[in-house]
Amino acid sequence: MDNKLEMIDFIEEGPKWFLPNLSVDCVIFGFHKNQLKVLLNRWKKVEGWCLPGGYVMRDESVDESAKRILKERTGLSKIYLQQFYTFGEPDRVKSLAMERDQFSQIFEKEIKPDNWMFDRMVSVGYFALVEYSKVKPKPDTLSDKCEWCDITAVPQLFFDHNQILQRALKELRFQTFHHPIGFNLLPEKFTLPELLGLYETILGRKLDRRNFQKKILSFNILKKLDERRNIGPHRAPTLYSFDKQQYSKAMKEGLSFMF
Amino acid sequence: MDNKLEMIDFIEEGPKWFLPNLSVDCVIFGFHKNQLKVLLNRWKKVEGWCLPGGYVMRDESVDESAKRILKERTGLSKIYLQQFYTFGEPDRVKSLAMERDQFSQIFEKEIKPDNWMFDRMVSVGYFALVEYSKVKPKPDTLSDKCEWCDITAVPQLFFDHNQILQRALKELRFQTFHHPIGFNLLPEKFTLPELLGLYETILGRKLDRRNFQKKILSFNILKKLDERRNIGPHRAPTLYSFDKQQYSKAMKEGLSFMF
DNA sequence: TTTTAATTGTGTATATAATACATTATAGTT
DNA sequence: AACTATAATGTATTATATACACAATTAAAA
Repeated sequence: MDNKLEMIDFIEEGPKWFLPNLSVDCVIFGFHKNQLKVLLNRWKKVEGWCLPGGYVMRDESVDESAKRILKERTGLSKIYLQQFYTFGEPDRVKSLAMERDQFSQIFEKEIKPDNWMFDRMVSVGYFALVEYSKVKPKPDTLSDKCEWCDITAVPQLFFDHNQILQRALKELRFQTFHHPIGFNLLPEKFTLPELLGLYETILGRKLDRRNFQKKILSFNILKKLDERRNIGPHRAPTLYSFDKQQYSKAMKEGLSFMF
Repeated sequence: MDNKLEMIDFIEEGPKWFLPNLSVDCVIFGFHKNQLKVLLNRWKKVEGWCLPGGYVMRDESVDESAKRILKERTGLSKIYLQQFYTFGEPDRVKSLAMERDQFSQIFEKEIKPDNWMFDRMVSVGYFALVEYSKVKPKPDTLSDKCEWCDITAVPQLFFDHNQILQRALKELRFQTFHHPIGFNLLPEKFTLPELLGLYETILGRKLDRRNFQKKILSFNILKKLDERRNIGPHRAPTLYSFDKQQYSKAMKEGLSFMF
């Protein structure tokens, strides 16, 4: 879909390559300056925001579609990715039909009302946890922007994407209780106060700094480094990284995480 | 699909009414004689077992499809039903293609290899918890049997249905830790030893009878009745039922259940 | 009628984990 | 060297989980 010709093929013959009526939407979380972020796409012309998504190719698994979409938007592979829910209300893309004219604008070609793109879509939702600094957001061919958006300042999105986001957020919070997945949002080296901030942001409440430290260290999934981070006129916090071995062990066992 | 004519229409024109490439599979759990059960369908002629499933009608939500399938197999509505995973491997119904001849047998009509039924299927998995005694299993038009099967004696199933079942079981166990969903498997009146047996079966390990009782009662979701169950030459256990109000409150809050 | 065996119902003592809060250590500034 | 802000560690208290003991109850057997 890199040139216009391929785009026209896509419009006319999409279901030849993709499964019709099925899509994948990705909620890509990042963490920066103590704020939780989501990656959003902005469509050309109509200038509306939505979650990165796409179709499932006929020879790839739904998981692989999500990975592909994620790679296209972020440039990253091998990241924490998890299916969380499938959205199957028949009217969930009602607004898509309403935007039909605008679609024709975006594609610079008239798209007939009975085109497969305006048919009903069931969408499989995935959420991903990525290291903010490693991501170079890339818009897709239909979008002019792909940007991080603070979770507290998400605008109205197309279709049911606000609901999908809310559900992903709920899932993220829930899983944070049981698995140490939050680490995927941090860089390789981080301080305990930073980790605390992450957990407080995800869970939406304050935690006791001292008890947090005690507990997180008791899981033995952190390696204390011989480095510190200078953060101003006071004691410099120690840097930590995972013990990947212990970490994956903890993931499997799902230690009695957490608060 | 009650007569042959409609079945032929179904074969030739299925996607007119259903979404192609998408199906729903239901793992219906029951509990009887201290054993966890699943409801299985047996196909005519080929005599192989599989999970009850079906297609998604164009005007119904995926949730509604699951409800409809459940109602058709069990006669029940208003039961505990939950989507748990979507299975999207491209080869997950490979064996279906292999059974093509047998399919033609079942339908008593030749089905061409390029028929939509042999195309790739992405399936949304649901699990349901039902009261065993209330269910009158009904086979569908393709099946000659619909029966309860002990979870420890499940035969090899068609497609990836064994995997789907395993995943549902895992999900049931996990959720049992956090929500009192297990009650949906019991009749309206039950004894604490029966409830204990249910939890032990689901979790796959022994629990301390006395501590279990203390904890379960501490949640205040049970009503002690003025009745007992006679079960032999020893003390008769008291019957309990839910406090539905407290129960639904507990479900929302997801009290720090459990073991 | 008494005994017996099996199972329910309740209690308590101990171990483990969660929480609250106090104190000391340290980097940089004044 | 004193000051300030935050990191790091420790302890006392409370709550929860676990282990285990014993009395109560039922119906069948003696």
